[in-house]
Amino acid sequence: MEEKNIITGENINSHLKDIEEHSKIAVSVDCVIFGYDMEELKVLTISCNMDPYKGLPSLIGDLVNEYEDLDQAAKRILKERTGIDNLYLEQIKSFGKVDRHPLGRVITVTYFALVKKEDYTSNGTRPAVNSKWIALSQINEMAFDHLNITNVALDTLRKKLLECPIWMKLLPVDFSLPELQHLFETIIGIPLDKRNFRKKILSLDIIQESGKKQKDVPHRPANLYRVNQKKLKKEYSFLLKNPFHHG
Amino acid sequence: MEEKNIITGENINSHLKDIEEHSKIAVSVDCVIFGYDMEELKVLTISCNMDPYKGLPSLIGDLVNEYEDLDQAAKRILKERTGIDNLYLEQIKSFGKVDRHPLGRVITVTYFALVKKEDYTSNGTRPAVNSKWIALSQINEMAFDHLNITNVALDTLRKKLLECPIWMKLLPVDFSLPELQHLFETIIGIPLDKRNFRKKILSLDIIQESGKKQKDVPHRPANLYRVNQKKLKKEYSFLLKNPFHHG
DNA sequence: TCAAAAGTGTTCCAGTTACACCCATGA
DNA sequence: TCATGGGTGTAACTGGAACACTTTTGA
Repeated sequence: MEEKNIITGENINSHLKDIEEHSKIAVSVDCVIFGYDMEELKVLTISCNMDPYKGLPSLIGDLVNEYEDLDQAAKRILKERTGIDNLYLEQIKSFGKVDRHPLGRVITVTYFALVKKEDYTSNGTRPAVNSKWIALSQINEMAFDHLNITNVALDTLRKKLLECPIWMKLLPVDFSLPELQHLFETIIGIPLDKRNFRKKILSLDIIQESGKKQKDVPHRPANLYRVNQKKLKKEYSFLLKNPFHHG
Repeated sequence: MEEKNIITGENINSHLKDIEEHSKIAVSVDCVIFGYDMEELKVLTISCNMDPYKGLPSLIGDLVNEYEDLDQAAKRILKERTGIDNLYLEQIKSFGKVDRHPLGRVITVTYFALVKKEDYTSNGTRPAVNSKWIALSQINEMAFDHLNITNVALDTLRKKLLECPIWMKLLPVDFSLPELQHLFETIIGIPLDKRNFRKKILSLDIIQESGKKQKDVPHRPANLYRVNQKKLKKEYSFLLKNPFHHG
C-alpha cells in the first residue's frame, strides 16, 4: 500500500474506509489536574485497579467517544471527575508507545488543567470516590506512563507560568503577594527575591488591591489582591474565556 | 458506564477490551515539513485527491499502524515521502474535531519537520510523485484542517527559532551570516539589525568560519560558516541526535 | 515587648537597541 | 569605476539582580 501511494501520489487517507473497520487503536484523554493549597502543588489522581499497576496512582482519563472532539472529551472528563467546568485546560501532547497500556494499543492525548482548590472542594459529591490529591513531591511512581506524562505537564506548567499569568487559575479570588510568590517558588523550584518579585508582578498591571487584609495570622496581615479583569491585556484575553485557550 | 466508574472509582480504561474491538476512531500522523531555499520558507505538500478538497494542497501523512510508536510513524512517513531519515522532527499537538475528515473519525497527531533542501533534492527518486514545495506566502487554502495545522506549526517554528538554534536544520552545511539573517527575517517576519544580529549569533559560540567564501556573486563574497558540533552546548545536545529531540 | 512575616527603593550590571561608514568583488 | 551587498564598533537604554531595614499584627 505504501508503494502504491508513493507511485500514484494519492492521499493515503483515502484508504481510510478499509482501515477504520478493523482499527485496533483506541484513543484516550488523560488529564494532569494541578491544584495548589497555599502549601504544595498537587495532582489529582485515582488509584489504578489494573495489573501490573494495581494500587499505583494514575491520572484521570477516559476513552474518547466517537462523536466528541478531543477538547470536549477533556472537558467532559474533568466535569465528571471534579464537578468543575470552569477551569483552565490546555492540550500538552500525545503519547503513543505501542506497549504503554497493558490491555491493548491506546494512544493518549494529554491535557493539563488548573483548578482552584476552593472550586473543587465546593463540589464534594461529584469527584470519583477514589480520587486523591497527591503532592508532586510525594510522587515517585505512577501507573502506565503517567509519571512521564506528569513530568511533561510540569515542565509545561513551569514554562507557561513565566510566559503568562496562568497562576490566577490556581489561586483564590483574593490572594496576597507572599502567597503568589510562594506559588512561584513551589512550582519553579527556586527562591525568589521578595522585592523584585513584587515589583515585577505589580508592573504587569493586572492585579489590584481588594481592600481586604489577611485575618487571624500571628503577624502583620498581608494585603489581599485580585485580578483586574479589565486590565488583562489583549494577549492574555484567553485567560478570561473558559475553559480553552488558543496559543 | 460513566456513572459506574464515578461510583466505584475504578479505571475507566479497564473497559478497554470491550471497546477496542469496535473502535471507530482512526489515528493518523500529519507532518508539516518545512524547507528553506535561501529565499522563502516552504512546506512540502501533495495534491489532495478526495472530495470536497480535490486539488487542494494537503500535508503529508498516513494512518498509524497498530505496531508502531507515534514517533516511529512520523519517521516512517518522512522516510517514505522525502527519502530522508536524518532530519529534525518534533510533535506539535493533536487535532480531533469530529468532522475534520470527510471519510470518518480521524484524530491526527501532527509533527513539524525541518529539512535541508540539499538533502531533499539529492533523493529525487523517493518523494511522492505529486509532492510539491509551496511557499508559505502562497498558501491560502488547504485540504481538511491542514491550513490550521500549518499555522500552528509555523507558530511553533517561530517560537523555537528564538529559543534554540534549530535554524541549523534548515541551512546547508556552509552558510553565510546574511543568509542566516534572511532566514530569521523570513520566518519571524520582521527585519533585524545586521550588526546586532551578527553579534548575537557569534556570541552563541556555536558556529565557526569554514574558511570558504561565497562564489559567483556580483558583490563582495560573504564568509561561510558552519556549525561547530563540539561547542553545541549541553542544552542544545538534542540537535546533534537524530531525528528526535526531547524538551 | 517580642516573634513573625509584610512591606518598601536604590544601585549595579548585562544584554539589547540604535546607528553610519568602509570593503571586496563582478560587471 | 561603479553598483551591490558584506563587514565592523560604540554609546545609550532597559530590564533583571542584589541587597537591609521598618511596619504591623497576635501572643
